[in-house]
Amino acid sequence: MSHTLGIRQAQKQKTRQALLDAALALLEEQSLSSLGLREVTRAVGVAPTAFYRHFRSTADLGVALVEEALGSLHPMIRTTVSATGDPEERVARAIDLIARHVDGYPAHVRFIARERHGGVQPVREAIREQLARFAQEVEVELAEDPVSRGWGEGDLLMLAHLYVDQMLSTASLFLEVLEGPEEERADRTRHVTQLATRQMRLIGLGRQHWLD
Amino acid sequence: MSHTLGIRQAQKQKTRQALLDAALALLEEQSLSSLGLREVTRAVGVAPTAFYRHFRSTADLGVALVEEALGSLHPMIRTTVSATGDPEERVARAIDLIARHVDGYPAHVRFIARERHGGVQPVREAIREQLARFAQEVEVELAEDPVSRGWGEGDLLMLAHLYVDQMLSTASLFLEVLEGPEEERADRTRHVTQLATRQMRLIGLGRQHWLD
DNA sequence: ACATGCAGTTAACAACCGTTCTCTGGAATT
DNA sequence: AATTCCAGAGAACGGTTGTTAACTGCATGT
Repeated sequence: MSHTLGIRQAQKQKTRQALLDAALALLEEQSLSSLGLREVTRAVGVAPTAFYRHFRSTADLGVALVEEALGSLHPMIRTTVSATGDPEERVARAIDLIARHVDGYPAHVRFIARERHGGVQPVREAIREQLARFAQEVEVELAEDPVSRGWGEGDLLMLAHLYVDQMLSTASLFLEVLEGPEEERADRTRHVTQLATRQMRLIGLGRQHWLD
Repeated sequence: MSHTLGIRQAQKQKTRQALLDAALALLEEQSLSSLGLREVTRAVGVAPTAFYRHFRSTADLGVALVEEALGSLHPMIRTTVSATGDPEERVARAIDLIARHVDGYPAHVRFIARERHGGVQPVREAIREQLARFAQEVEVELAEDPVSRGWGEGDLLMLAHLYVDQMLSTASLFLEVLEGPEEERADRTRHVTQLATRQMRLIGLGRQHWLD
Protein backbone atom coordinates (compact mmCIF):
# COMPACT_ATOMS: atom_id res chain seq x y z
CA MET A 1 0.00 0.00 0.00
CA SER A 2 2.80 2.45 0.85
CA HIS A 3 4.23 3.62 -2.45
CA THR A 4 7.75 5.08 -2.26
CA LEU A 5 7.55 8.73 -3.27
CA GLY A 6 9.62 9.87 -6.21
CA ILE A 7 12.59 12.14 -5.55
CA ARG A 8 10.45 14.90 -6.93
CA GLN A 9 7.52 14.62 -4.54
CA ALA A 10 9.74 13.78 -1.60
CA GLN A 11 11.68 17.03 -2.01
CA LYS A 12 8.45 18.97 -2.31
CA GLN A 13 7.04 17.57 0.91
CA LYS A 14 10.35 18.34 2.58
CA THR A 15 10.20 22.07 1.79
CA ARG A 16 6.51 22.07 2.63
CA GLN A 17 7.32 20.72 6.08
CA ALA A 18 10.15 23.23 6.39
CA LEU A 19 7.65 26.02 5.71
CA LEU A 20 5.28 24.66 8.35
CA ASP A 21 8.09 24.34 10.90
CA ALA A 22 9.41 27.82 10.22
CA ALA A 23 5.93 29.31 10.47
CA LEU A 24 5.28 27.57 13.76
CA ALA A 25 8.53 28.92 15.15
CA LEU A 26 7.74 32.46 13.99
CA LEU A 27 4.28 32.22 15.56
CA GLU A 28 5.76 32.01 19.03
CA GLU A 29 6.02 35.78 19.11
CA GLN A 30 3.08 36.89 16.96
CA SER A 31 -0.33 35.91 15.67
CA LEU A 32 -1.12 34.25 12.38
CA SER A 33 -2.84 37.35 11.03
CA SER A 34 0.48 39.21 11.11
CA LEU A 35 2.59 36.38 9.72
CA GLY A 36 4.04 37.37 6.36
CA LEU A 37 4.64 35.02 3.49
CA ARG A 38 8.10 36.44 2.83
CA GLU A 39 8.95 36.13 6.49
CA VAL A 40 8.36 32.39 6.34
CA THR A 41 10.25 31.77 3.11
CA ARG A 42 13.16 33.85 4.36
CA ALA A 43 13.41 31.68 7.47
CA VAL A 44 13.47 28.53 5.33
CA GLY A 45 15.90 29.92 2.79
CA VAL A 46 13.78 29.72 -0.36
CA ALA A 47 12.41 32.32 -2.73
CA PRO A 48 9.14 34.05 -1.73
CA THR A 49 7.40 32.72 -4.82
CA ALA A 50 8.10 29.12 -3.82
CA PHE A 51 5.49 29.58 -1.11
CA TYR A 52 2.68 29.48 -3.68
CA ARG A 53 3.69 25.97 -4.75
CA HIS A 54 2.45 24.74 -1.37
CA PHE A 55 -0.08 27.18 0.04
CA ARG A 56 -2.51 29.68 -1.38
CA SER A 57 -1.93 32.07 1.53
CA THR A 58 -0.71 32.19 5.13
CA ALA A 59 -4.31 31.49 6.21
CA ASP A 60 -4.14 28.29 4.17
CA LEU A 61 -0.88 27.38 5.88
CA GLY A 62 -2.60 28.02 9.20
CA VAL A 63 -5.29 25.48 8.43
CA ALA A 64 -2.58 22.94 7.60
CA LEU A 65 -0.97 23.70 10.96
CA VAL A 66 -4.25 22.95 12.70
CA GLU A 67 -4.29 19.50 11.12
CA GLU A 68 -0.71 18.91 12.17
CA ALA A 69 -1.29 20.10 15.72
CA LEU A 70 -4.62 18.43 16.43
CA GLY A 71 -5.03 15.71 13.80
CA SER A 72 -2.55 13.37 15.40
CA LEU A 73 -4.03 13.85 18.84
CA HIS A 74 -7.17 11.78 18.46
CA PRO A 75 -5.73 8.40 19.47
CA MET A 76 -4.35 9.94 22.64
CA ILE A 77 -7.68 11.47 23.67
CA ARG A 78 -9.43 8.17 24.16
CA THR A 79 -6.78 6.79 26.49
CA THR A 80 -6.75 10.08 28.39
CA VAL A 81 -10.33 9.79 29.54
CA SER A 82 -10.66 6.01 29.28
CA ALA A 83 -12.61 4.51 32.17
CA THR A 84 -9.92 2.36 33.75
CA GLY A 85 -8.71 2.72 37.32
CA ASP A 86 -10.28 4.63 40.18
CA PRO A 87 -11.36 8.27 39.61
CA GLU A 88 -8.44 9.80 41.49
CA GLU A 89 -5.94 7.81 39.44
CA ARG A 90 -7.66 8.74 36.20
CA VAL A 91 -7.43 12.43 36.98
CA ALA A 92 -3.73 12.15 37.75
CA ARG A 93 -3.12 10.20 34.55
CA ALA A 94 -4.98 12.70 32.39
CA ILE A 95 -3.13 15.70 33.80
CA ASP A 96 0.20 13.94 33.47
CA LEU A 97 -0.56 13.22 29.82
CA ILE A 98 -1.42 16.87 29.23
CA ALA A 99 1.79 18.02 30.88
CA ARG A 100 3.83 15.63 28.76
CA HIS A 101 2.15 16.78 25.58
CA VAL A 102 2.82 20.44 26.35
CA ASP A 103 6.44 19.55 27.09
CA GLY A 104 6.78 17.67 23.81
CA TYR A 105 4.93 20.04 21.52
CA PRO A 106 4.84 23.48 23.14
CA ALA A 107 4.62 25.36 19.83
CA HIS A 108 1.62 23.33 18.75
CA VAL A 109 -0.19 24.01 22.01
CA ARG A 110 0.55 27.71 21.82
CA PHE A 111 -0.64 27.87 18.23
CA ILE A 112 -3.99 26.25 19.04
CA ALA A 113 -4.59 28.35 22.15
CA ARG A 114 -3.68 31.52 20.26
CA GLU A 115 -5.60 30.95 17.04
CA ARG A 116 -8.69 29.38 18.57
CA HIS A 117 -10.08 32.89 18.97
CA GLY A 118 -7.58 34.48 16.59
CA GLY A 119 -8.07 36.87 13.72
CA VAL A 120 -8.18 34.38 10.84
CA GLN A 121 -11.64 32.98 10.27
CA PRO A 122 -10.83 29.75 8.35
CA VAL A 123 -8.33 28.77 11.03
CA ARG A 124 -10.81 29.41 13.83
CA GLU A 125 -13.29 27.25 11.94
CA ALA A 126 -10.78 24.41 11.52
CA ILE A 127 -9.94 24.43 15.23
CA ARG A 128 -13.62 24.53 16.14
CA GLU A 129 -14.26 21.46 14.00
CA GLN A 130 -11.40 19.48 15.47
CA LEU A 131 -12.36 20.35 19.03
CA ALA A 132 -15.96 19.35 18.30
CA ARG A 133 -14.64 15.99 17.09
CA PHE A 134 -12.65 15.65 20.29
CA ALA A 135 -15.76 16.35 22.33
CA GLN A 136 -17.67 13.66 20.43
CA GLU A 137 -14.93 11.12 21.09
CA VAL A 138 -14.82 12.03 24.76
CA GLU A 139 -18.59 11.68 24.83
CA VAL A 140 -18.32 8.12 23.50
CA GLU A 141 -15.78 7.29 26.15
CA LEU A 142 -17.87 8.83 28.92
CA ALA A 143 -20.95 6.90 27.80
CA GLU A 144 -19.18 3.62 28.55
CA ASP A 145 -18.67 4.60 32.17
CA PRO A 146 -21.30 3.19 34.58
CA VAL A 147 -21.53 6.61 36.24
CA SER A 148 -23.24 7.94 33.11
CA ARG A 149 -26.07 5.41 33.37
CA GLY A 150 -29.38 7.14 32.70
CA TRP A 151 -27.95 10.45 31.47
CA GLY A 152 -29.97 12.54 29.06
CA GLU A 153 -29.08 13.17 25.43
CA GLY A 154 -27.31 16.51 25.63
CA ASP A 155 -25.91 15.97 29.10
CA LEU A 156 -23.04 13.75 28.00
CA LEU A 157 -21.98 16.14 25.27
CA MET A 158 -22.05 19.14 27.59
CA LEU A 159 -19.78 17.30 30.03
CA ALA A 160 -17.50 16.31 27.15
CA HIS A 161 -17.17 19.97 26.09
CA LEU A 162 -16.46 20.93 29.67
CA TYR A 163 -13.66 18.37 29.80
CA VAL A 164 -12.18 19.51 26.47
CA ASP A 165 -12.21 23.16 27.59
CA GLN A 166 -10.62 22.14 30.86
CA MET A 167 -7.86 20.23 29.05
CA LEU A 168 -7.07 23.22 26.86
CA SER A 169 -7.09 25.59 29.81
CA THR A 170 -4.74 23.32 31.74
CA ALA A 171 -2.44 22.92 28.74
CA SER A 172 -2.27 26.69 28.44
CA LEU A 173 -1.29 27.01 32.10
CA PHE A 174 1.49 24.44 31.69
CA LEU A 175 2.68 26.38 28.66
CA GLU A 176 2.92 29.60 30.67
CA VAL A 177 5.09 27.76 33.17
CA LEU A 178 7.32 26.57 30.34
CA GLU A 179 7.72 30.14 29.12
CA GLY A 180 8.72 31.43 32.55
CA PRO A 181 12.19 31.38 34.12
CA GLU A 182 13.69 27.96 34.58
CA GLU A 183 14.31 28.25 38.32
CA GLU A 184 10.56 28.67 39.00
CA ARG A 185 9.53 25.84 36.72
CA ALA A 186 9.43 23.02 39.26
CA ASP A 187 7.38 24.98 41.79
CA ARG A 188 4.94 26.37 39.27
CA THR A 189 4.49 22.98 37.62
CA ARG A 190 3.49 21.56 40.98
CA HIS A 191 1.14 24.47 41.52
CA VAL A 192 -0.60 24.08 38.15
CA THR A 193 -0.82 20.32 38.61
CA GLN A 194 -2.47 20.81 41.97
CA LEU A 195 -4.91 23.41 40.63
CA ALA A 196 -5.90 21.29 37.62
CA THR A 197 -6.24 18.18 39.79
CA ARG A 198 -8.66 19.91 42.14
CA GLN A 199 -10.73 21.33 39.28
CA MET A 200 -10.95 17.93 37.58
CA ARG A 201 -11.86 16.34 40.89
CA LEU A 202 -14.62 18.87 41.47
CA ILE A 203 -16.05 18.32 38.01
CA GLY A 204 -15.92 14.57 38.69
CA LEU A 205 -17.92 15.12 41.88
CA GLY A 206 -20.52 17.11 40.01
CA ARG A 207 -20.68 14.26 37.53
CA GLN A 208 -21.32 11.69 40.25
CA HIS A 209 -24.22 13.68 41.71
CA TRP A 210 -25.72 14.81 38.41
CA LEU A 211 -28.84 12.70 38.75
CA ASP A 212 -30.07 14.15 42.06
CA MET B 1 -13.70 66.86 43.11
CA SER B 2 -14.56 66.68 39.40
CA HIS B 3 -12.57 69.44 37.75
CA THR B 4 -13.84 70.59 34.34
CA LEU B 5 -11.20 69.75 31.78
CA GLY B 6 -9.81 72.56 29.68
CA ILE B 7 -10.75 72.69 26.00
CA ARG B 8 -7.23 71.49 25.33
CA GLN B 9 -7.30 68.31 27.39
CA ALA B 10 -10.89 67.55 26.47
CA GLN B 11 -10.08 67.55 22.77
CA LYS B 12 -7.07 65.33 23.40
CA GLN B 13 -9.11 62.75 25.27
CA LYS B 14 -11.66 62.88 22.50
CA THR B 15 -9.20 61.85 19.79
CA ARG B 16 -7.65 59.35 22.15
CA GLN B 17 -11.03 57.71 22.58
CA ALA B 18 -11.56 57.87 18.81
CA LEU B 19 -8.30 55.97 18.34
CA LEU B 20 -9.38 53.33 20.84
CA ASP B 21 -12.79 52.96 19.20
CA ALA B 22 -11.34 52.71 15.71
CA ALA B 23 -8.78 50.15 16.84
CA LEU B 24 -11.45 48.04 18.51
CA ALA B 25 -13.50 48.08 15.33
CA LEU B 26 -10.52 47.10 13.18
CA LEU B 27 -9.71 44.27 15.58
CA GLU B 28 -12.92 42.49 14.70
CA GLU B 29 -11.22 41.02 11.66
CA GLN B 30 -7.60 40.70 12.77
CA SER B 31 -5.32 40.34 15.77
CA LEU B 32 -3.56 43.10 17.63
CA SER B 33 -0.14 41.97 16.43
CA SER B 34 -1.12 42.83 12.86
CA LEU B 35 -2.83 46.11 13.66
CA GLY B 36 -0.98 48.98 12.04
CA LEU B 37 -0.60 52.41 13.53
CA ARG B 38 -1.41 54.08 10.21
CA GLU B 39 -4.45 51.88 9.79
CA VAL B 40 -5.89 53.24 13.02
CA THR B 41 -5.15 56.91 12.34
CA ARG B 42 -6.57 56.59 8.82
CA ALA B 43 -9.83 55.24 10.24
CA VAL B 44 -10.06 58.18 12.63
CA GLY B 45 -9.13 60.75 10.02
CA VAL B 46 -6.02 62.04 11.66
CA ALA B 47 -2.33 62.16 10.70
CA PRO B 48 -0.25 59.03 11.46
CA THR B 49 2.11 60.98 13.66
CA ALA B 50 -0.73 62.12 15.91
CA PHE B 51 -0.81 58.55 17.20
CA TYR B 52 2.39 59.12 19.18
CA ARG B 53 0.76 61.88 21.22
CA HIS B 54 -1.37 59.20 22.87
CA PHE B 55 0.38 55.83 22.63
CA ARG B 56 3.94 54.65 22.34
CA SER B 57 2.91 51.77 20.07
CA THR B 58 -0.07 49.62 19.11
CA ALA B 59 0.88 47.27 21.95
CA ASP B 60 0.52 50.21 24.32
CA LEU B 61 -2.90 50.95 22.85
CA GLY B 62 -3.78 47.30 23.40
CA VAL B 63 -3.04 47.58 27.10
CA ALA B 64 -5.31 50.63 27.27
CA LEU B 65 -8.03 48.60 25.59
CA VAL B 66 -7.69 45.93 28.26
CA GLU B 67 -8.37 48.53 30.93
CA GLU B 68 -11.39 49.79 29.02
CA ALA B 69 -12.78 46.31 28.41
CA LEU B 70 -12.21 44.79 31.84
CA GLY B 71 -11.62 47.68 34.21
CA SER B 72 -15.26 48.70 34.34
CA LEU B 73 -16.42 45.14 34.86
CA HIS B 74 -15.45 44.70 38.49
CA PRO B 75 -18.62 46.06 40.10
CA MET B 76 -20.69 43.72 37.97
CA ILE B 77 -18.72 40.63 38.95
CA ARG B 78 -19.73 40.73 42.59
CA THR B 79 -23.45 40.88 41.87
CA THR B 80 -23.05 38.11 39.30
CA VAL B 81 -21.92 35.54 41.83
CA SER B 82 -23.45 37.12 44.91
CA ALA B 83 -25.03 34.57 47.22
CA THR B 84 -28.66 35.63 47.07
CA GLY B 85 -31.49 33.40 45.93
CA ASP B 86 -31.50 29.64 45.44
CA PRO B 87 -28.69 28.02 43.40
CA GLU B 88 -30.79 27.44 40.29
CA GLU B 89 -31.86 31.08 40.20
CA ARG B 90 -28.31 32.27 40.73
CA VAL B 91 -27.08 30.28 37.74
CA ALA B 92 -29.80 31.68 35.52
CA ARG B 93 -29.06 35.22 36.67
CA ALA B 94 -25.32 34.89 36.04
CA ILE B 95 -25.77 33.52 32.54
CA ASP B 96 -28.31 36.19 31.70
CA LEU B 97 -25.87 38.86 32.83
CA ILE B 98 -23.16 37.37 30.64
CA ALA B 99 -25.47 37.28 27.63
CA ARG B 100 -26.44 40.90 28.17
CA HIS B 101 -22.84 41.98 28.47
CA VAL B 102 -21.88 40.22 25.23
CA ASP B 103 -24.83 41.87 23.53
CA GLY B 104 -23.84 45.29 24.82
CA TYR B 105 -20.09 45.11 24.28
CA PRO B 106 -19.38 42.41 21.67
CA ALA B 107 -16.15 44.02 20.47
CA HIS B 108 -14.76 44.16 23.99
CA VAL B 109 -15.52 40.50 24.58
CA ARG B 110 -13.94 39.49 21.29
CA PHE B 111 -10.86 41.54 22.03
CA ILE B 112 -10.31 39.90 25.42
CA ALA B 113 -10.95 36.37 24.14
CA ARG B 114 -8.62 36.95 21.19
CA GLU B 115 -5.74 38.65 22.95
CA ARG B 116 -5.79 36.58 26.13
CA HIS B 117 -3.50 34.13 24.36
CA GLY B 118 -2.56 36.52 21.56
CA GLY B 119 0.80 37.47 20.13
CA VAL B 120 1.50 40.61 22.17
CA GLN B 121 3.11 39.87 25.50
CA PRO B 122 2.28 43.07 27.46
CA VAL B 123 -1.38 42.72 26.53
CA ARG B 124 -1.46 39.07 27.59
CA GLU B 125 0.07 40.14 30.88
CA ALA B 126 -2.50 42.90 31.41
CA ILE B 127 -5.39 40.52 30.76
CA ARG B 128 -3.86 37.91 33.06
CA GLU B 129 -3.64 40.47 35.84
CA GLN B 130 -7.23 41.64 35.47
CA LEU B 131 -8.57 38.09 35.37
CA ALA B 132 -6.57 37.23 38.47
CA ARG B 133 -8.21 40.21 40.20
CA PHE B 134 -11.59 38.94 39.08
CA ALA B 135 -10.81 35.53 40.53
CA GLN B 136 -9.86 37.13 43.84
CA GLU B 137 -13.12 39.05 43.98
CA VAL B 138 -15.10 35.95 43.13
CA GLU B 139 -13.21 34.13 45.87
CA VAL B 140 -14.30 36.76 48.42
CA GLU B 141 -17.90 36.38 47.32
CA LEU B 142 -17.73 32.59 47.46
CA ALA B 143 -16.26 32.68 50.94
CA GLU B 144 -19.40 34.36 52.25
CA ASP B 145 -21.56 31.46 51.10
CA PRO B 146 -22.35 28.89 53.83
CA VAL B 147 -21.58 26.10 51.35
CA SER B 148 -17.90 27.05 51.53
CA ARG B 149 -17.75 26.47 55.29
CA GLY B 150 -14.58 24.57 56.14
CA TRP B 151 -12.92 24.85 52.73
CA GLY B 152 -9.12 24.83 52.54
CA GLU B 153 -6.96 27.77 51.56
CA GLY B 154 -6.39 27.12 47.86
CA ASP B 155 -9.72 25.42 47.26
CA LEU B 156 -11.75 28.62 47.11
CA LEU B 157 -9.34 30.24 44.67
CA MET B 158 -9.30 27.22 42.40
CA LEU B 159 -13.10 27.28 42.25
CA ALA B 160 -13.01 31.00 41.58
CA HIS B 161 -10.67 30.48 38.63
CA LEU B 162 -12.91 27.73 37.33
CA TYR B 163 -15.87 30.11 37.45
CA VAL B 164 -13.95 32.89 35.69
CA ASP B 165 -12.82 30.55 32.93
CA GLN B 166 -16.37 29.29 32.59
CA MET B 167 -17.70 32.84 32.28
CA LEU B 168 -15.22 33.67 29.55
CA SER B 169 -15.93 30.46 27.69
CA THR B 170 -19.66 31.12 27.84
CA ALA B 171 -19.21 34.71 26.72
CA SER B 172 -17.21 33.47 23.75
CA LEU B 173 -19.99 31.07 22.78
CA PHE B 174 -22.59 33.85 22.94
CA LEU B 175 -20.32 35.95 20.75
CA GLU B 176 -20.13 33.21 18.11
CA VAL B 177 -23.91 33.19 18.03
CA LEU B 178 -23.93 36.94 17.55
CA GLU B 179 -21.55 36.59 14.60
CA GLY B 180 -23.71 33.98 12.89
CA PRO B 181 -26.73 34.59 10.65
CA GLU B 182 -29.60 36.42 12.26
CA GLU B 183 -32.25 33.80 11.57
CA GLU B 184 -30.37 31.21 13.66
CA ARG B 185 -29.71 33.55 16.53
CA ALA B 186 -32.73 32.75 18.68
CA ASP B 187 -32.25 28.97 18.47
CA ARG B 188 -28.52 29.06 19.05
CA THR B 189 -28.90 31.50 21.95
CA ARG B 190 -31.24 29.04 23.63
CA HIS B 191 -28.79 26.23 22.93
CA VAL B 192 -25.81 28.07 24.42
CA THR B 193 -27.88 29.15 27.40
CA GLN B 194 -28.91 25.56 28.04
CA LEU B 195 -25.33 24.28 27.69
CA ALA B 196 -23.88 26.92 29.99
CA THR B 197 -26.65 26.38 32.52
CA ARG B 198 -25.94 22.66 32.74
CA GLN B 199 -22.20 23.20 33.08
CA MET B 200 -22.68 25.77 35.82
CA ARG B 201 -25.14 23.47 37.56
CA LEU B 202 -22.68 20.58 37.41
CA ILE B 203 -19.90 22.71 38.84
CA GLY B 204 -22.31 23.79 41.58
CA LEU B 205 -22.99 20.16 42.40
CA GLY B 206 -19.28 19.43 42.63
CA ARG B 207 -19.01 22.40 44.95
CA GLN B 208 -21.75 21.09 47.27
CA HIS B 209 -20.04 17.70 47.61
CA TRP B 210 -16.47 18.96 47.81
CA LEU B 211 -16.02 17.99 51.45
CA ASP B 212 -16.80 14.27 51.12
C1' DA C 1 -1.13 91.39 25.94
C1' DC C 2 2.39 88.44 25.39
C1' DA C 3 5.12 84.16 25.66
C1' DT C 4 4.90 79.33 26.24
C1' DG C 5 3.16 74.57 25.59
C1' DC C 6 1.57 71.08 22.93
C1' DA C 7 -2.05 68.41 19.82
C1' DG C 8 -2.01 67.65 15.32
C1' DT C 9 0.03 68.39 10.28
C1' DT C 10 3.13 67.85 6.44
C1' DA C 11 6.82 65.72 4.05
C1' DA C 12 10.14 62.46 3.44
C1' DC C 13 12.98 58.07 4.52
C1' DA C 14 14.24 53.33 3.95
C1' DA C 15 12.26 48.93 4.59
C1' DC C 16 8.92 45.76 3.86
C1' DC C 17 4.84 43.54 1.83
C1' DG C 18 1.89 40.26 -1.63
C1' DT C 19 1.61 39.19 -6.33
C1' DT C 20 2.73 38.68 -11.33
C1' DC C 21 5.58 37.18 -15.09
C1' DT C 22 9.47 34.90 -17.02
C1' DC C 23 12.95 31.58 -16.72
C1' DT C 24 15.71 27.25 -15.46
C1' DG C 25 17.34 22.79 -14.30
C1' DG C 26 16.48 18.31 -13.35
C1' DA C 27 13.08 14.54 -12.39
C1' DA C 28 9.32 12.01 -14.65
C1' DT C 29 7.27 10.21 -18.63
C1' DT C 30 7.17 8.35 -23.21
C1' DA D 1 17.04 9.41 -26.11
C1' DA D 2 13.71 12.89 -26.60
C1' DT D 3 9.98 15.31 -24.48
C1' DT D 4 7.09 17.03 -20.90
C1' DC D 5 6.40 18.64 -16.32
C1' DC D 6 7.06 21.47 -12.39
C1' DA D 7 9.49 23.06 -7.85
C1' DG D 8 11.94 26.76 -7.18
C1' DA D 9 14.66 31.21 -8.68
C1' DG D 10 14.90 35.92 -10.17
C1' DA D 11 13.35 40.46 -11.06
C1' DA D 12 10.17 43.88 -10.93
C1' DC D 13 5.50 46.27 -9.68
C1' DG D 14 2.73 49.32 -6.80
C1' DG D 15 1.50 49.90 -2.32
C1' DT D 16 2.04 49.89 2.72
C1' DT D 17 4.58 50.26 6.98
C1' DG D 18 6.95 52.69 11.37
C1' DT D 19 9.63 56.62 12.49
C1' DT D 20 12.04 61.13 12.16
C1' DA D 21 12.11 66.05 11.69
C1' DA D 22 10.41 70.55 11.25
C1' DC D 23 6.15 73.10 11.07
C1' DT D 24 1.54 75.52 12.49
C1' DG D 25 -2.16 77.27 15.13
C1' DC D 26 -4.59 77.71 19.12
C1' DA D 27 -5.47 77.07 24.26
C1' DT D 28 -2.99 78.06 28.19
C1' DG D 29 -0.48 80.57 32.21
C1' DT D 30 1.78 84.73 33.30
